[in-house]
Amino acid sequence: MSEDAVLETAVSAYQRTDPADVSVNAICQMAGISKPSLYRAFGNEDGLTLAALDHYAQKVLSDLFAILQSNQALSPTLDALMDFSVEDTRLETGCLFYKMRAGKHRLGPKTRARVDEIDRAAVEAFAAYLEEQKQAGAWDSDQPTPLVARYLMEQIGLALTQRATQESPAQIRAALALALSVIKTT
Amino acid sequence: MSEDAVLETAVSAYQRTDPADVSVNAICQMAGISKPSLYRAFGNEDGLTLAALDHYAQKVLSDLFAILQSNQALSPTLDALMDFSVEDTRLETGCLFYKMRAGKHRLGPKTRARVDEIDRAAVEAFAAYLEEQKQAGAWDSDQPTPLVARYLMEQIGLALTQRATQESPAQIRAALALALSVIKTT
DNA sequence: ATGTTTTGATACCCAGTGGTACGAAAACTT
DNA sequence: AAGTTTTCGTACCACTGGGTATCAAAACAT
Repeated sequence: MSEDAVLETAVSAYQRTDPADVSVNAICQMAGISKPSLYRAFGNEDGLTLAALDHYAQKVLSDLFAILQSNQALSPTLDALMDFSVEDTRLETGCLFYKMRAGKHRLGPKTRARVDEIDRAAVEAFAAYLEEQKQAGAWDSDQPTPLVARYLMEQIGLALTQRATQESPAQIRAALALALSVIKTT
Repeated sequence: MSEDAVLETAVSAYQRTDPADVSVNAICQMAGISKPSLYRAFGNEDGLTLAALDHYAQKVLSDLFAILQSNQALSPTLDALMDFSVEDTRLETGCLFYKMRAGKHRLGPKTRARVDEIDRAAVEAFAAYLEEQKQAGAWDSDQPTPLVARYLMEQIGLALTQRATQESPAQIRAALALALSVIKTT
């Protein structure tokens, strides 16, 4: 059983419910490997959740960052973010990153540190994008850029959290559109 | 040891971290009572969390409903909601209701049902208030009232969740103000 | 083919969970 | 004051959590 296959299983299970609700035992069973094998590969639970988060980040989160780095205009970018948040089938049961962040105190130290790292990187990416639009004259606001960056991140997080509760995509989209409507094109 | 004192202890503990992270054992220890006493009073853990939620609802949540039922104009009402969410010291470590709702799947059936009940009642209260303002001509919107009611509730929930992470009140307030600014007076 | 090293799985350890049996103490009744 | 009933607390149960010791089997090198 390859390490990646185990991570695939772990990510899927973590994401389906919540990382805190999936035991190491359960993952071993689902992945069809023994507990010592898992511990030899990942050290401890913290190592496993960390590896799962990294796996998830480069498989899913990277697509989110790509939207920002493609540097489109404001309005199509917000649309793309909304489409991604509301439609992407990989987020049908919520986002592993936001779930981990919500239950941060339950994570091991290494995973918790990585969550913080990703959080910082994300808000930084949003801020960088917004700053660029501001320079280009495509956006201005009386609000400080970092605040709006955080705001954007939290609103997307809210939408993804709602997806985890099986709320109707239409309603999620409508609420998110309302929230993002405060970020207006000039 | 009176039942109310135990509930006070339980609510405080549940709210300081998260209901799922406080064991019945811990509550007995904190309240200085034995486990059988607690089980005699509340039946099981579900009964305890339910009683704690009810206690909390009539002690804290009622103040939130009162803001809506006082039927002030839109702008002072939104201000009052913001003040309550961001300043009230009883919400320094977040709101028990929103925390329970976030971890709904971990609750017992009775408590979960009550969470849903409160959720329905709250969104209903928001909707009723907004509808009243609409009739009075003090608010109109191209968005359906229920959507805006949900939106309001979720934004307040977001702010309260952020308070639980010890984020700076100033930033929480700024973000919440931004979110609520889409609800404009006519 | 033999000796070595890595991989596998069974079976276990300990702490903590929700929940209870049962005997001791207190409270109330009469 | 005696007897009954209710309360209390110790000590326990079954189970699950993360984590490991041990030993067989397979992979590898020589």
